[in-house]
Amino acid sequence: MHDDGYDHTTVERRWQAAWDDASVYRTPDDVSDPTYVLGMYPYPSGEMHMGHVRNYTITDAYARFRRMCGDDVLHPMGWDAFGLPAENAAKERDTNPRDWTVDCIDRMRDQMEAMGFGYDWKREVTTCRPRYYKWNQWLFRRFAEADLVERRDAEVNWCPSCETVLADEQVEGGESPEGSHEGGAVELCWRCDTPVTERELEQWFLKITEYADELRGDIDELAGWPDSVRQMQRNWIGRQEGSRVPFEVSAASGASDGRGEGAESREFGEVDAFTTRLDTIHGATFFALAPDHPVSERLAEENDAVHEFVRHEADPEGDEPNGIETGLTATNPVTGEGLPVFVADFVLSEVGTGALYGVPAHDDRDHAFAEKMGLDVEPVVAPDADADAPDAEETAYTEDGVVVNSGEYSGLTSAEARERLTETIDGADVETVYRLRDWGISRQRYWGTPIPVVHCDDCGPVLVPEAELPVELPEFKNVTGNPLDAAEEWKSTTCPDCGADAERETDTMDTFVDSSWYFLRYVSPELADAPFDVDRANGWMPVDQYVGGIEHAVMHLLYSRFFQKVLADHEGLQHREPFENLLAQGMVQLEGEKMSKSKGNVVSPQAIVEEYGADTARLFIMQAAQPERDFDWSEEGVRSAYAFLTRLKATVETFAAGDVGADPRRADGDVAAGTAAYVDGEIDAAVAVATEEYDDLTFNTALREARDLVGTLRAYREYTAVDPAVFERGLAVALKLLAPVAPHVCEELWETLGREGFLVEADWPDVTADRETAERRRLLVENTREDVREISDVAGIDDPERVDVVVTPDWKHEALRVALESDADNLVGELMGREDIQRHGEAAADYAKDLQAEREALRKTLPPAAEHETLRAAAWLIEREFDAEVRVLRAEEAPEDVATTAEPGRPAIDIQE
RNA sequence: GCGAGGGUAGCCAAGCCGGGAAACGGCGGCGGACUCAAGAUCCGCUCCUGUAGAGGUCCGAGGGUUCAAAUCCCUUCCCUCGCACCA
Repeated sequence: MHDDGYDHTTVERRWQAAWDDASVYRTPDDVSDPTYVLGMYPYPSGEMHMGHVRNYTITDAYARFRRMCGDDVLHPMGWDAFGLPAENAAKERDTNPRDWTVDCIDRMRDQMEAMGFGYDWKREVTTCRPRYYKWNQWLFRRFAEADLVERRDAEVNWCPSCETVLADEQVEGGESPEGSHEGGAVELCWRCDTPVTERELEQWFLKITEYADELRGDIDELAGWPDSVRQMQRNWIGRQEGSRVPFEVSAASGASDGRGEGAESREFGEVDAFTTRLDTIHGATFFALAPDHPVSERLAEENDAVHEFVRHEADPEGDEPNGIETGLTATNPVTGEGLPVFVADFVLSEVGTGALYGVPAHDDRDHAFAEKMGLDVEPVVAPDADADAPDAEETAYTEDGVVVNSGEYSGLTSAEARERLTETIDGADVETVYRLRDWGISRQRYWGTPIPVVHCDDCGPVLVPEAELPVELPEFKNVTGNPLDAAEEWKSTTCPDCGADAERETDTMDTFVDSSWYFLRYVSPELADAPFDVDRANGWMPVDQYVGGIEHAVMHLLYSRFFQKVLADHEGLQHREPFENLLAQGMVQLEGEKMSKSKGNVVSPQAIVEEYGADTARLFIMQAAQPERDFDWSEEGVRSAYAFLTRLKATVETFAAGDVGADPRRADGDVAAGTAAYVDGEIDAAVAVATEEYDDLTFNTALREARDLVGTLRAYREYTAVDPAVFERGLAVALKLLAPVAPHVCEELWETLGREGFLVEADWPDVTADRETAERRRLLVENTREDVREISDVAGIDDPERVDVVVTPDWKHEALRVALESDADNLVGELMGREDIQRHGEAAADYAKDLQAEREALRKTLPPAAEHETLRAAAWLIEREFDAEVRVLRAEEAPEDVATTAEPGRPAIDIQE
């Protein structure tokens, strides 16, 4: 416990146990459509860090808020429990990944419970348990049945010394020597520093590209997602609309430069190029192939120079466009012209078709290449119909325009030309290409879901039958390479099809497979015959509010969307998007820097909880900034939050002990009643504002409101003997507004107040106030107080005897109302035409002129009665501050010369020394 | 280069969508109350000028729209993030 604080540890333990006993976070299976609030489940490292605390405080606070609002809430938690770190830890510690992971999970669950996160632990999901990963395997089968699984060669990082595949994260070094254009980066195995090589292995893929179009298109519908994430997904999917155009490639017409080795077949047939600028095809002056294009590879086999280039010179990472002429010719399908064919490293096999035609006049990169190779530049697009073809010798003209020097197409706009050319060219067609690749899920690791496949010499790869799932992991063996490969007994099996001896697939699945559907498993975590209960999922999904780090903006969120769509198509899910609203929470930093172990600037949540308690940690984190913004951890801020909770506790306890703060001097009924009215209004205002802010997840502003309310209550009590009913209501409301964020201490104080039942299950206070009116009242009070201060300051009144606040006469309010509604040119005339105004003579004329002058800036104010009432109720604030008698007078009760300066929203003030 | 999000008083941070108050709140600093004192708590002040609520300047910079701009539009600079030899 902290000095000067409260015994947070006792309070927090006590209520955690009480809530647990009462199962307050349990979501029964029979609710129809709970509000589904979800934080991205963590990798169980064993230690919760501040990022977790922030993430899960956000979901917890929102879940608690919705629950108090009367919603059924689903707020589960689970563990992304497979993955490399466990395997490495097990190797280092000579244990096994399972025991290590289970231990970490237990530690982290304890830490979460200590934070007071309210989860339905009966729905806990742990991906490394067979009862979970069985469904990964089952889904793999279903994907295969839907023709969404493919096995093909893929390049992987390979360490020849460890004889294993390395994940990208396990490849280190990577610093390419400056100035080097060959060889690329030096990549080393993280374990043994052996240079990593690339190797082609047969890998399993999920065909996410089948859904590229829908994944891309539906981003527009994700209105509840941040733009940044949507944009990142768009970039990742990377749609390009263009045309595919076939070029005849051959070693025709003596174009060979003699480098060719032999005279074998020189026909390469049609090679498709992809372009988004078909309008520039008349300006094509070369044709280029990616180094790993099939044609390039064929050439490399027979041509030493090409071989040399492909194997050693090509540097796709470098800035320089490098290439080598092949001696081949590609025939421009429009002009019949022969173009020299290059193999060039700036052509990427994964973009388009891995082949392109170059138009130096209209593409910067082609221009650079042409310059280097001494190729022609032929401009064929002019900026507009009247312009000449641009001079593209120096720089390419890359805008659309009007096509020139293009035969029958000349004169068309770029867009028209593209359309016409696509129609006309034989074999050409519109095509949309995506950057998105199929998802390779094979991992040569132990600690993952075994891919449910058996390799049979006769039948090839065969899916393990559904009845034999799960394929469980064998005991862990601490070996070099993949432990599954070493598990001979496990590996050897029989073919499900023909019964012959066969071997199990030893690859496991990418852990992103696990996380692509875990949110569905929470719906029916125990279900034994399906991954999820479809009917219930249709009621409960989509996740209403998903919260997690921006680092998952692409992979996890994209894979999850993909799974959801596949399951919608094949398993009867109704919703095609899993996450309705997404919040990408910001980072908790220290002095502007990301907390990290290597920097040694990590603030441990456990230490904070110990010193200040979970409530303080949660309150500080939530009030520091909007949830999506980064913010700095601040010891000062933590102390301030702690001091606030301590004050709150003292305030409630004093009141509950029967001390209502009697001050005989001010206990007279009138002041007390007015003050109570003020406090009453502030309570309702706080509810109105905070509710709206909680709804918007802007906890920081909601909490400000709650803190202000507590401040008001304390000032009230300090000033006078409080109206117990009003004061208690204020405390109860403050506790409710704070309960989602600081649940333990609020629950404790709820009990101190003698309330029945749990605060966690209490009803959220009704919104009775109109926020706009409440804010207008606050403005009036604040402005009036400021005016009093300013007058006494400027006039040098140190110790005022009496302050008169004179409320504006009704007729001025009426005049303002008329002015706001009037569209007459002569406002003065209109106002003075009204008898009830005009009879106030000169004062009326003056005010009318003022209104006319400021006409455009006039704003609605509180009605006269409300103004008077508000000021009377707030009079105590002035009295308290200036220690002077305060009278709130109606205009007719005050001297004429004072009252006349009053205006709606701005009472006259007279200070007597 | 393309895209997204930011730049608000000493610091952090509201306000910007739906234009109208030198611009909420917190921290730090200053003054005061309470106290023997410190801490805690409470009341103010914290852009400049001003002996009755005023005037001036101000929200990265520069333009514009408007009776009126931190807020809308354009240009520009800086920061953060994502994508990028993408055909």
